[in-house]
Amino acid sequence: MSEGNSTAGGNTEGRRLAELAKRRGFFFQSSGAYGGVAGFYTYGPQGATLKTNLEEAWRDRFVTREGHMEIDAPDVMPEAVFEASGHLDTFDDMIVECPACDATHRADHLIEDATDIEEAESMANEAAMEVIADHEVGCPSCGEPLADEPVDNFNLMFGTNIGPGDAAPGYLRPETAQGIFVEFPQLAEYARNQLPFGVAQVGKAYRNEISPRKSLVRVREFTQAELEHFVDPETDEPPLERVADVELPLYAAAAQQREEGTAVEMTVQEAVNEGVIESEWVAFYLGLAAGWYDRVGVDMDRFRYRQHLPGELSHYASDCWDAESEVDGDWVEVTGFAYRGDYDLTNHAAHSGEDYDIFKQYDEPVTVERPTVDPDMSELGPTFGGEAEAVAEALADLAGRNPDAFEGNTVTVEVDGGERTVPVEQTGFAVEEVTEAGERVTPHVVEPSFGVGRLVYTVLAHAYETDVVDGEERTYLSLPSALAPTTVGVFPLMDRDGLGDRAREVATQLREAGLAVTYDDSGAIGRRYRRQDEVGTPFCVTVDYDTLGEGDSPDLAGTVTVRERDTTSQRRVAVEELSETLQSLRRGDIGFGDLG
RNA sequence: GCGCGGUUGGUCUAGCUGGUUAGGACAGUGGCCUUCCAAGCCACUUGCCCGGGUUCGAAUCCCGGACCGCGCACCA
Repeated sequence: MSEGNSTAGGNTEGRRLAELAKRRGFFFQSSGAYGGVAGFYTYGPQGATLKTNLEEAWRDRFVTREGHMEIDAPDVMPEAVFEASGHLDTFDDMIVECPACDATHRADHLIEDATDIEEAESMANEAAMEVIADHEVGCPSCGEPLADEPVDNFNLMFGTNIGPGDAAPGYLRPETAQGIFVEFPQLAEYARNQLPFGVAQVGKAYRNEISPRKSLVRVREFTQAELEHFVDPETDEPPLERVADVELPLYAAAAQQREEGTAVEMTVQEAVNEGVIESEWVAFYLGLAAGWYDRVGVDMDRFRYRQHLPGELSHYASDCWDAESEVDGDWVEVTGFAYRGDYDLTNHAAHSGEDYDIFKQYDEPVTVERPTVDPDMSELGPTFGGEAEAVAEALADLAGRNPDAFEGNTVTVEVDGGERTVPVEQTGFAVEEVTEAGERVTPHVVEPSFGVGRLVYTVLAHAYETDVVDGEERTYLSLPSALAPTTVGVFPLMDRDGLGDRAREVATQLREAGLAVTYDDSGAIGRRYRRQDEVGTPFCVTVDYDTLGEGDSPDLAGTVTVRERDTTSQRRVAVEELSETLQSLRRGDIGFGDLG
């Protein structure tokens, strides 16, 4: 395992996959002519189509069939967006370098370990340096004192400038989600202000990872397919009955802390009933997604849902589960399911000053008694001077929380840590009857966030099969028909006697019908089958002498051989029914065994 | 980012105690042959990661860089 090699993936599975991926055009490191760039991959002809097909399958399941909307926001967004989202702070690591051994460490982590300070990340760099010096913090690797070593910032976001000069800093988005949150006011309008509604986006995200690793698993530019499902936290409930009986392999936080290595199978309903999954919305999506993973070719025996440990949770999430697939003995996070609450919308509202909530109209207007204040500022002004405004606000706040406080002759509020007492008659306190047509609700958001590249990697790894056909070892990709880059290979048995011309006609006919077709007349027929096996083409069609009516079986005129990838078994199908039959096979409407 | 190991046609690899026309396998192209699973024959295309240095001479030794793998760190 420690032996080096020139291709990605250290273990057997990863190596063989990387080798096949490069040789057959699924994916390879980009800019290879210039030495390559770490963390950037190009999807070749097969891989780009596979990825597109996977995205299309995602769209079909999580957008179209759920009735959600899809948008396409820019990759570059201004700094203010990431100030609001928290990425400017939390994506920004405080690092300090050891003068002796050159190892880099998180300064905030060192401080938290050495002192009682809990949120060291929010410290200024200079303050962090002082703490390190005062507490004589040493390098965890070699023990060298780190006093006087500069504390620097490393931001995982790629920065750029919008327009000339550096007056308008922008960043490549580190997640596609913000493009949805930022545009929420517009999107709510398109949803006619009716909760719940979902907004999806498939697009690129960028993270300047310190150390990209493991092929497509950790890269600096990657595709996310994200759904932000906005719900009313008070009234909206997921349609749990649709997925109640779906079995989920759940690896809960408690089991991880007990160091039990395996997930436990239980249904969505059981997981909710037993409180294993806290959020019913998250539970719904775990159930919905489980069937989808299976359909796109994830080996469900090498799959689990793992709950985040308490210390692992993101700054915004209350409960989070990852879908993980096993490749080469490692678990790869392919999707994060998070209940983000109203964190994002609230922050964008606060930073932008725009409305990020929804007015929910009642069926019937309701009349409520509402305590109000109307302070007499001509009295409060002279009494409290510059604090008068703050006192007035505190009174309004108190009236809403505790109207009983206004029952005496005076009322006391706290301003700037000091108590201020005001005669009630100066507060203008009253209880008014107000008719309300509805209320404002800040939606909560449920977020399934899929890593498309990691799914492509998983699906390829799980589809990789070998067997023996006629004494020869064979490699094939057992990709689902709907995902395979090519649906059908068309061959003449040999390229002579008009077989090639007839085969080319068949290929054209299938292409016209909308199928992805590869035509191949090079080398022996077996070789051509193997070529298609290696890129996962589910079906091959061969034109032979019988097709032309020149073979031993005149009744087979006008028919071709259709051969199935995984079993290598063959059936005869009439040319005029061929495109229809292959379409049905691709959709899964019929199985290969259903053919005559 | 640190440490260790590595990088040879499209792919996998031999060579790496300095002097080879850099070898093989697979793949690919053209041709012959071939009536359904990588057959055979002929011919051909394609390579020492990049930049310095040492040397009469470097794929081979030294230095720097890029990239890959593993470990550590990192992974809101």
